[in-house]
Order: sequence, then structure tokens, then C-alpha cells
Amino acid sequence: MITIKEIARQLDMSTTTVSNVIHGKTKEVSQETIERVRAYLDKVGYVPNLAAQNLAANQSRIIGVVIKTRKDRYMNILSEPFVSRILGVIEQEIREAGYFMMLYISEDMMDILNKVAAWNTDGLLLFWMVDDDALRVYKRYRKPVVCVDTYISREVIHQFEHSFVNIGLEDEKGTYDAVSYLLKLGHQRIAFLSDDRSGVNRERYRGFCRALDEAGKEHGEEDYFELNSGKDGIYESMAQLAKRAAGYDAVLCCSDVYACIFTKALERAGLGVPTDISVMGFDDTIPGAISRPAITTVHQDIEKKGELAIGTLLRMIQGESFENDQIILKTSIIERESTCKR
Amino acid sequence: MITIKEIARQLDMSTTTVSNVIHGKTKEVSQETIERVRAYLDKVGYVPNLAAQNLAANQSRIIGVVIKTRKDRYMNILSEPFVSRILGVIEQEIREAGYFMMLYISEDMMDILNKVAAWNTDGLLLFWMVDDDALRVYKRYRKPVVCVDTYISREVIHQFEHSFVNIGLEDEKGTYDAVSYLLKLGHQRIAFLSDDRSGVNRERYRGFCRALDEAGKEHGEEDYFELNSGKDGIYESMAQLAKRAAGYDAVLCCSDVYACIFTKALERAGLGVPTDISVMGFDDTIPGAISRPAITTVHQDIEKKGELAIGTLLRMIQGESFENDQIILKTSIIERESTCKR
DNA sequence: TTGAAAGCGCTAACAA
DNA sequence: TTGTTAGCGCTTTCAA
Repeated sequence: MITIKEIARQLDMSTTTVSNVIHGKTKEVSQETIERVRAYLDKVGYVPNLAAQNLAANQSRIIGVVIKTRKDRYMNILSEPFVSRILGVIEQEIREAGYFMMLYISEDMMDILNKVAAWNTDGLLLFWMVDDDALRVYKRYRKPVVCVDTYISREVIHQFEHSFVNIGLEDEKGTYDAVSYLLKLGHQRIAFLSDDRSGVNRERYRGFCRALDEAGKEHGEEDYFELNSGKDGIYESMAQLAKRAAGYDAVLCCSDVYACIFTKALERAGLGVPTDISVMGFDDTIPGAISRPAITTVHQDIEKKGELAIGTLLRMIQGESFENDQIILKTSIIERESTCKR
Repeated sequence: MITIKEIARQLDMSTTTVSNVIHGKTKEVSQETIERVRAYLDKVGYVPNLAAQNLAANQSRIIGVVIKTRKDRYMNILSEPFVSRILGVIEQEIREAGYFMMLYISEDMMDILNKVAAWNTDGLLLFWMVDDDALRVYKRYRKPVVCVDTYISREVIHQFEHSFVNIGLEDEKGTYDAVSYLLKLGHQRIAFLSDDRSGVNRERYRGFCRALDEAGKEHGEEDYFELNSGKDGIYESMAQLAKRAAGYDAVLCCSDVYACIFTKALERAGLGVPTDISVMGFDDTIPGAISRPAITTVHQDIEKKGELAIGTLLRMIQGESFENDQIILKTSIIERESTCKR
């Protein structure tokens, strides 16, 4: 790889001049010089050494995308439809802005933060942060950070010295609307199926409860179907839950994939969807749309979420400052074939 | 961020010693010094500056994963089930080996190669190379390269000065077996649905033809269902093809997702699957398994493919040399609910 | 308008 | 066993 120094030698000028032309700082460079340099540059196909640039300019043009995973839950988190879809748009936005994406996936936030520091990452996109991890990040990382789908407590937010920016979703309202919709369809007993009740899923569960409360329907712990989502456990777990579903009119799942799998489990248990029981999903991802019956779901605009997240982060990197604030995207019900009137 | 120099100053020793301890080159360092350094290191939470390390040692610990995409075909290639799944295992393997993954997705191979050079990427994993792009890579990139699912001509391979290593699949045999299976089920007229006939899909189409030829079945261009897979076009295109499918007993699709969508299109056109017509997919990805009817498919071991690809690349990076060679993974038929006896 | 030189943080050859 | 020093390729300040 040819270096600036070598180019300067060949052209018999200083590295400063070459560097200036490369970066378009040409106010004080003669037209002739500019052209000589430019011509030579693309003759030899000059490519900057980004490590050197990083070192000298103290910026990496890397944007870190942080996903704290859980081995016991996800064996391959990148293949979750929501994740792969939003990552696709994020990657594209980062690339088009002239930055590079580096993925940090780990169970250990400290490990992630060390790597982020080692690469001198220019900004961070954090998925699904929880209180203590968020705190760790804000303690150790002094550059722009944008959170996605993050619920952290007021107290923790106040501990942040700089701004907390989150791109989120009406999770609570999403399930509230879903349950209201099911109620309107004439369903009486409704269950909520999820693999945990923290973060996003806690909010979704809250919306479920509120809708039932407001409608004056009794409900309790037994209406929460907790999925054991360990690698293989999931199908057995689904089969178990399908048995419990016998007395219900509808089950609202926290994701479309779960809705698809649960639909199969129900039918295997002799319950037709939607004839015997309605099933709803959440997120509006591909699997729900192409399965049969197509899954009625709570839609969210994943592309927009990704664009907003990166857009905001990029603006922060470019120096714009944000107060503590959030952008909360809307949800809407997409009616398909897995639900019907009772 | 604290530097080695600063640590050396604090501990009143040379940077060499500190650096040596950090890298475990402790043969010539006294036990006492080792311990003093180690203690200080984790007291201050030292994190190396990778840019500096990269610059000095001329290696980046970055592995580039190159996917040349086609805007007209994939609006979000990361969300294709095969891609997201193999990327998940690749990312994990890279991370566990102490490397970093950088994704290079573009329509323009030259652009990709510039970025690869700029980062001084230690090795490359190339997906779905075609002759001329492969040639460009081998011309400009002098470090380890492993291809995945790549078919390039003998002549081009011979132009490579160094080795051509490919991790592939029995694509041709996969569809050959699939068609044989459908034939055995008593199907007479079988179509092949795909979005193109190059690379992997060309081989899959060849297998389709060979099976029919060997069985003495007539077949022709009209049995090739070409999907117009442009963003929105896909559903209309599927609807069109569903009409053409009326006279057929079975349709073999080049992917599970297509099989799912086509199944829906067929039913919308009044054709029941598998009662009126059988449908098969390829790859054995999640959507096919969780849709209903579950898609009978040609299985491939995606995890193994990813592991082999990275494993091989890592060994090349560590200096092991490989002759021109390929590892071709096996396929097998997974019988599910979208096919039945005629 | 151009150039010299210091320095970013780290490695490694060589000297002590 | 430890230290000195010259780079790696680039940016940027300051001088010419």
C-alpha cells in the first residue's frame, strides 16, 4: 500500500500538502498542485491507512452496535427476525454515512466496554439496556450514545451526566390496543405469552393487564404464559402451554415468531387457529406475514426505528447536542388471519 | 485512556517491559516486575489502543465478511434467514477467536476492496463470488481468503496465484434428490422456482434438470418459474406464477421463504398445499419450519458451514497453507407437511 | 502557498 | 533482566 510520505516524495512536495489535498483543505494550495496530487492519487489508487488516521486524529469512524445477549435464551441472536431486520437498516445507514459498523455481542458488558474503548469507537448504539448496564456504559464511555428499546428508571437517568436519548416504541399501548381489539372481537379469556417480563416485555405485559382491568375482566398470574425459551426447550415448552390454552379464547404473544410456533403447537393439541382460539403476535416481522394463517399482529416500523437511531447518533457525533429525551414510535394493529370473531 | 508509556513512567520502568508483560512475553522478566505490572494494569483498567497496535504490528485482528449485494434484488440482505443465521455463527466464532468482524456489503467490489485495504483486514470471507469479482479480489488482496458458496470457473481458479478455498454445498445433488423424492411420491409435472440462474441457483437448477432427464421426463424452459424478486414485485410475481402452477403436481423452490410465500399464493389461487400441489423449499431455515404447512425442504447444516468457513480462514491467518480445495457439505431431504403422495 | 517536525500509542530490534 | 530508540502512516501546528 502506498503511503502519503511516498507520494510526497514522488511528487517532490511535503506530506502536509498531499494530506491537505486528500482532505479537501485546498484553500491554500495552488490549483496546479491540487491537480498534480489528485491525478497521482488516483493513478496509484491511494487508500488511507485508517489505523494511522485513527491514531493521529483520534477518531475511528467506527460506530459500535451493542447487543447484550443471554446465552440461555438466544443461541443466535442475529437470526431473530427483529434483530436481523433492524441491523440491516442500521448497517446500511452507517455505511452510507461513511462510517463502519462494529458489532459487540456479549453477555458481559465490561468486556464490551473494553472492546469499545480499545477501538476508540466514535459512538454507541445500545439495544435493550437495563439499569445497571446502562450505568456502566455512562460511567465509562464519554462519547455519544443512543439507546434503542430501553426502559431505565428515572433515578438512573438522573445519574447520567450527559444526555439519555432513547428510540423506543409504544410497547404498553401496543398490547393494550391488541387486547382491546381481541375483546371487541368477543373474546373473554385472554392469555399473554412471553419469555420474560423485563424491559420491553414488562411494558407489553403491563398494557395487557391494563386493557383487561379497564374492561373489568378478571385476570391473574395464571394468564401469563411463561415460555421457557432455552434452545431446544422451546418446542416442549410450547406444547405444554398449548395444553393450558384449552380454556382460552385468545393468546397474545410477545413476538410473531412465538405466535407462529404457538399456532402449530395449538393445532397439534387439537385447537384450530383461529376457529377455536385466536393468536396474535407482536412486531410485524416476515415470519408472521408469510406463515399460514398469517398472524394478526402489532405492527412497528422497524426501518424507521433503525434510521432514527443512527440518524440521531450521527448528529450527536457531529456535535449536535440533545437533552434527555426519547422518540417513541407508534404501533398499529394489523389484522390478518389468526384472529376472528367469537 | 491510560497508555503504556504512562504506566511505564508511573512504575518507573520501560515501555518494553510493560508491553512484554501485557503480551505474556515474560521469559526475561523477573517475577516481581511481572506482578507489579499486572497489578497496576488491572488497577487502572488498562485497555490497549488497537489502532496503535494495528499500526505498529501491521495486523488488525479484523476479519472482513464480504457480501456483494444487489439493490434490485435484496432491500435488506441481512434479514434473509440464511444470511442472518450464518452471520450469527460467523460473528460468534470470530469473537471467540479474539478477532473482530467487519461487514462489507456493497454492490461495488472495488469499493469493498478499498475499505478492506484501508482497515488492513487480516482475512476475508467472501460470499457468492462470481468470476470477475473473485479475480478482482485475488488481484488486489494478498492475505487469506475463504469463499462460501462460490462457483467459479477452472480457468479463473488457475489465474489465482495463491490458493482458492471454498466452503460449499451439494447444491446440484440437493435439488436432484428433491426431484427424485417428488417423483417417487408420484408427481409427474414439476416446476423449479427461483429468482435467478447464476451461482448456487444455477447448480440447483441443473440438479433439477438432471433428475428429470434421468427419469425420462420431458421438461423445458416453461418449467422454470422465474421470480421477479424486486422489492414489492415479489408478491405480484408470486401471484402470477401461482396461476401458471395450475397444471403442475409440485413446485420446488430455491429457498424456504419463497416456498412459504408461494404456498400462500397458491392457496389464494385456489390450490391447496399439499392436497392439490406439493411445494418444496431449500436450505431448511426457520420460516419453513414454523409455517403451516411446514415446508418439506433440502436441509443444509448452516452452523457447520459457518464454523468451517471461519475455522479455515483462522487457520490460514495463523499461517497454515491450503492447496486449492473445497469442502462440500452434504444435503438431505427433510420431509414435512407441504408434500404428499399423488 | 508550502514544508519541517512533533506526536498519536504501540512494537520490536538492539544495546546495555 | 531491563531500557533506548526507531519506526508504523497520518495529522496538525508552526515556521518559512
